[in-house]
Amino acid sequence: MIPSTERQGKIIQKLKRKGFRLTPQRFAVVKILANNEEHLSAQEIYERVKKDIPFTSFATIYRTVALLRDMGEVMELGFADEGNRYDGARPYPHPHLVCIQCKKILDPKVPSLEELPRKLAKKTGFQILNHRLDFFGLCPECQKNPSRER
Amino acid sequence: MIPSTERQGKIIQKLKRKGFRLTPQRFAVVKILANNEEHLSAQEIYERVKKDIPFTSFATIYRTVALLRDMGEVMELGFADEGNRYDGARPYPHPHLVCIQCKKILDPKVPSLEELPRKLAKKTGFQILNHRLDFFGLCPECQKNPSRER
DNA sequence: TTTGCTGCAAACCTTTTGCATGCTT
DNA sequence: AAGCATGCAAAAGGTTTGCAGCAAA
Repeated sequence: MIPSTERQGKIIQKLKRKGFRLTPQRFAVVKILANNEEHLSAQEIYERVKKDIPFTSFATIYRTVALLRDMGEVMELGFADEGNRYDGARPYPHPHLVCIQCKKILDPKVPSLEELPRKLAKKTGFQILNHRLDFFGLCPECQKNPSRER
Repeated sequence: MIPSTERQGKIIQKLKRKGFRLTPQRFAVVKILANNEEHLSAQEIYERVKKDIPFTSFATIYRTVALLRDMGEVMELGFADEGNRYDGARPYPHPHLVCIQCKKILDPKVPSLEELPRKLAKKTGFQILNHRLDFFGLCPECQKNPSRER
C-alpha cells in the first residue's frame, strides 16, 4: 500500500497551487484515487463518493478525473468495450494485466520497456509521449469459475 | 506490401469452409482489409465499400468485421476516445505507433516481447490470451504542422 | 461580488440489435 | 422452401456538455 497521505497531499497541494477549488466532491474523489491501488471505473468512483456526498453527480466525477488526468496526477486507461479505468496511485505508464472476465486489473512486476520508447523515437521520428502495455487473459479465479462476472 | 491475393484468398476460403456465404458486401470488406497495411476505421471501410456497393449499411460493416475478427483473420484495435481500427494484414499482436493528432497508426519494427507473456503467465497464474503494446505521440509531419487534422 | 463548480438532463458518438425483407443454395 | 444476410432505424452504453443555480474565496 502506498502511503495515503503522501499522494493525497501532493494532489491537493497541486490543485490549490493551480488555483482550483477544493470542493467536498473533489476531495472525496482525490481521497479515493490517491489511496487506492485498484483501477477504478467511473461508476465505482461515483458509488464510493456518494457514500460521503450523496448528492454527487456523474458529471462531477468525470469532470474531476479529467482535471486530475490533465494535471498528470491520475492515469486514465481507456478500453473500447467497457468504460475507462482510473489509477491515482501510479499515474505513469506501466504494464497491466487485465482479466477479460472479471475485469480486474493488476500491475505485474515486469521489467519496464526501458529505452524502447527513446529508441523508437530516434528510429521513426515520432515524438513519443506515452505508451500502453496491456496483457489480456483470465485470472486464476476466473479460470476456475468460468461464469463469474464482475 | 503483403501479397494481396494470399491473405484475401485465405480469408475467403476460411469463410467458405466454415459455411458462411460470400456476399458482395463481405467480399468487398475482405478485399479492403486483406490488401491494406493501414489500420482502417469502420467509417473508412464503410466509405470504401460504398464505392463498390452503394447500398451497403454500417451494420453490415460491423457485422462483417466482427465475423472476421472472431475467425481470427482481422485484429480489432479498440481505442477509448475514437472508434475501433481494423488490421487485416497482421491479425496478431504487434506493437503500434499511434499519432495522437492525425491518428495514423504504424507498425514499427521493434523486437517483439518474446517470452514475456509466457513468463508473466507463469509468475501470475493468469492465462494470457492477448496483448497490446501501443506507443502514442506525434508523427514527424504533425510535429511540423501542429494543427493538421485527420 | 465575482468566478468557479455542481447537478440535472440532454446531447454525443460509435457500436449493437430487432425486425422485416431479400437473396442463396 | 429454408435459412442466412442485409438495410433501416432504434437502442445501448459510456462520456461530455449546456445551462441555471449555488458556493467558495
